Amino acid sequence: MAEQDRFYITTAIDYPNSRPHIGTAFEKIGADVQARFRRMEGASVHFLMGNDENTNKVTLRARELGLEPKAYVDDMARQFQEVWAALEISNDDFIQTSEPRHHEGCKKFIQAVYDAGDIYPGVYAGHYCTGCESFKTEKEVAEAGGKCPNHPNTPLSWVEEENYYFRLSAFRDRLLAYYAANPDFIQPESRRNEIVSLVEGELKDVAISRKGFTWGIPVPFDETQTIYVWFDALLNYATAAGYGGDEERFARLWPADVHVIGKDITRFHCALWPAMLMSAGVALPRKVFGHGFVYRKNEESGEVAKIGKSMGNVVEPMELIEKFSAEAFRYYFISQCPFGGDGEFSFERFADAYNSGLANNLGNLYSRILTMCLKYFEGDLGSTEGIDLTIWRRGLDVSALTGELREQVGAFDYSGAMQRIWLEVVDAANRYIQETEPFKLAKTDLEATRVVLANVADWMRLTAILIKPFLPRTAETFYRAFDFESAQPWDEVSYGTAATPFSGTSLHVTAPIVNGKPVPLFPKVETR
RNA sequence: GCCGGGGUAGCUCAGUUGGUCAGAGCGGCGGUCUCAUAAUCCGCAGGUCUGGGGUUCGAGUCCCCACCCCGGUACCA
Repeated sequence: MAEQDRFYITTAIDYPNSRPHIGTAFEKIGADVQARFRRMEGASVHFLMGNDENTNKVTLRARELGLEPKAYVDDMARQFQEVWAALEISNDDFIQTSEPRHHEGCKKFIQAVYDAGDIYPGVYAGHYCTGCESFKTEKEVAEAGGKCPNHPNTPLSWVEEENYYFRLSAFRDRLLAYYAANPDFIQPESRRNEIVSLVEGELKDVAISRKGFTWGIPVPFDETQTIYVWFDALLNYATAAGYGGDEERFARLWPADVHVIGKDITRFHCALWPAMLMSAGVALPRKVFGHGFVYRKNEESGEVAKIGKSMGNVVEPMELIEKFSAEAFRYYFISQCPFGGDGEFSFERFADAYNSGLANNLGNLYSRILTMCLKYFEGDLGSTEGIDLTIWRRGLDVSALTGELREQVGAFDYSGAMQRIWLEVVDAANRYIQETEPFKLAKTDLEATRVVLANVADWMRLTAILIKPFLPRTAETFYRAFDFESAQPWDEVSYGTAATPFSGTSLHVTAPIVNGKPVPLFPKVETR
């Protein structure tokens, strides 16, 4: 396979301490859109997600529930994947870091770094909480007022322990050179600036192992230690691709084209991770995209806050999926929350966006078009011969538009792309119908009506293709509303050829019809 | 403290190198149509572009000062 045809994309792996909330889902959807888009562009996409299980919190939580750690993480992994499946996330693989393939790869990797001379024994000192059985960061302790945030009644102790350090400081110049040579490595720009100035400052070596744990990955050159979470967590991208187990697969997939992560962990991905790879002699990923966060806006107080268990403002994806739909969920976060920046969620905003964007525009348009086709032509528009299917576009240059949308989507500007599709394409169809008035034409000139409806049918084809990466279900429903597949299979559509009108010889309504009417795609909801 | 990003219509935000840049969407108000999910379409927003000073023929758009908000400031996936 040609190098430019493959595309390996990953998301951050999640702590299975609690079920995923809408913020976690935001990241997966953002990565999923990219994966779906690249597939449409003809790339052989490999899309990885997973859970980060080698943390001490897992053992504590499992103990609370009376479970073995492995049984606990397996059950959580199942729950996470249920949510991802419900959201139509199209990942090809899901790694649990408790899996043997990950353990083996990690051991091989850390040994390689050790052999390269970048690991040395040292002493780690910090605030230790016996409740958590782990060290607390200065920041955590400071924010909790000198206590452990999870165990405020358990006094912290200052503990020093012997463990292993990674010589991160030695990679400063090489990292800066890499950033300079690859200006797009860190996206968006603001994140890049942060990292560059951070690394330009001072890089300290980091402790990469802990003593006295049984859950986790043993350090191969010192079995009394386990590999510390980040070092191990970052490696999932490589081990899932076959590092240390399936070298043929690894050679085929690596390096990753983009790591999609939260802005809070860009440092690990942009400094520590590349340094680790340099040390082990493994190629570096091509890009790291640090997306923004979704904040929760309280309907009553209007206050905006970070989403978290301790805030008591967690919203689970399933709640919205059941109340609306998975497509509605995707629509909201993709169109209303700029991926590179932060977004805001409230039930009110969600419902407003749903009603205006999906029910009143896209969904209603679907209904009115199909109804007219059924009413005036019994669903059979007949031959398309001699009909210009681009009349509806008028001033709209679809080729130019799709070209620009490709740029936007490829650069993760989803909300911008969605806005353009709605403003320039969806609105154009409503206006076209309004101006040509096929519902009046049908009384006097059936042939003219047929031309108009064939045009809006082709609008439906185009729209289906444009929204395919974002709203895969709706897109397919649109495409299958008419027999567009007679000209081009759904699996083969792309932005590159979307501007070319339907090339089939006839058009028929093939959408599901109940009681003589099309099924409403997005039933309107009451807001207050 | 230091570094970085911001403060534009009720809300969410666009506004390239200074001169139709005072805009879009949503909400609201008025009107139209009837194919449609009381949807669509058309018209209406007169906001000191946070405040003050400066550069300029001319500044949300550049400079300075002030106030406010948000990130980062390393062992927080």
